[in-house]
Amino acid sequence: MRYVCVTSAMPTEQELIAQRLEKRERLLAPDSTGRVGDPYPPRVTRTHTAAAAVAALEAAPDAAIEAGLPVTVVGRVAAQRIMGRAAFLDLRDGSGRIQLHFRRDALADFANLDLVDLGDFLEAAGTLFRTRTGEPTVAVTAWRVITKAIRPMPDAWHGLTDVETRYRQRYLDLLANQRAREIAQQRALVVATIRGFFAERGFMEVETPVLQDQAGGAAARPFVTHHNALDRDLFLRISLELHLKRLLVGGFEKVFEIGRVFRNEGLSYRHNPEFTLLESYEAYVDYEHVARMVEELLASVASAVLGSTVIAHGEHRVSLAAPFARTTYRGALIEHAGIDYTRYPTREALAALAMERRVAFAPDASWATILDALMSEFVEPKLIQPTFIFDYPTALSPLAKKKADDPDTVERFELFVLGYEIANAYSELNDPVDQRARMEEQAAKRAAGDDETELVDEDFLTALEHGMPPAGGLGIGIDRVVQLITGEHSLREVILFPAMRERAGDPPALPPAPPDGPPG
RNA sequence: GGGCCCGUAGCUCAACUGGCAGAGCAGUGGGCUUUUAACCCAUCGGUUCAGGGUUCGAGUCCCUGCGGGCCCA
Repeated sequence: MRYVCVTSAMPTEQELIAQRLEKRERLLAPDSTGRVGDPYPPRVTRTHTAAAAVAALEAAPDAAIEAGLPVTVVGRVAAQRIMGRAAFLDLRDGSGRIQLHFRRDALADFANLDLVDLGDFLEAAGTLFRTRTGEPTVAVTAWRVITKAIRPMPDAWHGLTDVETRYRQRYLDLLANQRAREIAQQRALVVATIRGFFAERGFMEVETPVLQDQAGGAAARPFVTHHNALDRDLFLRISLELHLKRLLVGGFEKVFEIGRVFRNEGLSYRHNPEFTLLESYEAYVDYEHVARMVEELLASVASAVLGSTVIAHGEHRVSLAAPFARTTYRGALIEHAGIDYTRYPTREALAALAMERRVAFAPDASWATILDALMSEFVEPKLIQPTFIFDYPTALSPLAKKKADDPDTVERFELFVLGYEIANAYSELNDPVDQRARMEEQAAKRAAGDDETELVDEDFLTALEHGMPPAGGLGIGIDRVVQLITGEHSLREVILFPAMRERAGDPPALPPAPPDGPPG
């Protein structure tokens, strides 16, 4: 006997597993008629989903039901109500639920129901009828186990509420909680709608490298990895920007990418080290054009997913109907904090102001970083309804084009909703001389200790030197949009498998396999 | 990075001011042929997150660590 033979009841988790393993063995053994059941068959039969079976019963005239409507359904056992000579099981599949009715006088293998546990998958053939209480039911004439589960399921009634288990074992969350399934489906719909939106406007979807010689396009620390054959360190991308712009140089006029980027920062309900970024670039338009597109995009996503452009978020009702409110970076700081940053042009002056206003910043923070801290403190939390902030300081935006009449300001906007940054867009900088100067300025800051700056990317500069058309570019954090659309407070709720700290896993259910494995 | 809170059976939760670790579901055995959170009887199940300390006695109090949540930065 390979497993502990369990004759007495000993339901610790290990013992519940041992009981189920024993049932698996018994299913594998020849039955009284000499047949051998395989609890993991390679092929199954299904004529109806649960929902289709219910629909078929509802659509059928009484005479047809009387004559017998044959169906074969498959799914997972969600509930068992076993009486002496009859049993009701609820079977759940991707479409819904259907009830199965087993009768001892109709089934030679009725006793094998003893080998079925909650969570097992069954195939059941029979005819449709309604019970006294009107429940659509399959009167089972033949059935078998098609997957034996050897670990117990979460409580069918109370479900699974432990947040940590919900994140670490999301499959259990999805099984137990309707809301978890809804969020995943809404996320899929958000992404599909965005793809459709860009496709409809003639954008081409592309894929650019995740592994890069140097990670640029954003202010963030990258992950480092190693290429063995080249014996060289590579970086995981932190944005999509610099490669998508190369495609504009190459002649494509409208491109976008939806891809995972990686930023080496902490874990929290607002940050996941990998997240999904959308970036789009369109030649021959400016950031004003992009702003109008963003309005249309968010409104169409909300309409597609929710059927409305109004979203309930706690006490707030957010309207994503265009047009969104507009202000400027300088104007917003003046309005919400009474600070005109142009009057604090040096790091020392701005640092003094920040200290006076009790805004924290790192000792080695640059002028731009301190300004950003003031913005985060005084302005961003107030931007509940969608609000565009236009015209950022050049020092904060090394990849954006300067305003013609003001070299200290760039043609850039960010969109804020519920205090969160949702979108970031520029009239893209395409002057290779200016771009080189701005990257060198960033590199100098890095040399001074700031490790969240752009690098001088010679390969990218070479591309720009060949000529990139004037263009409007956009970045949108997809996870944030999903959060906004679903009304979820935590990023971890909208990411199926959020990053978690290491923790000891479940002990294995089985001992290690013996050395005589299956033939290769 | 800082503050607060949480960690008890497979799941959901109790356990007063420090005094024998409990219940429901799931499991096991029995009864029950239209139930549906099926029901009835019986029964099994614990490294109370880990380690240390205080105490006659710790799930409970103290310290450290691990993991998670919330708030702040």
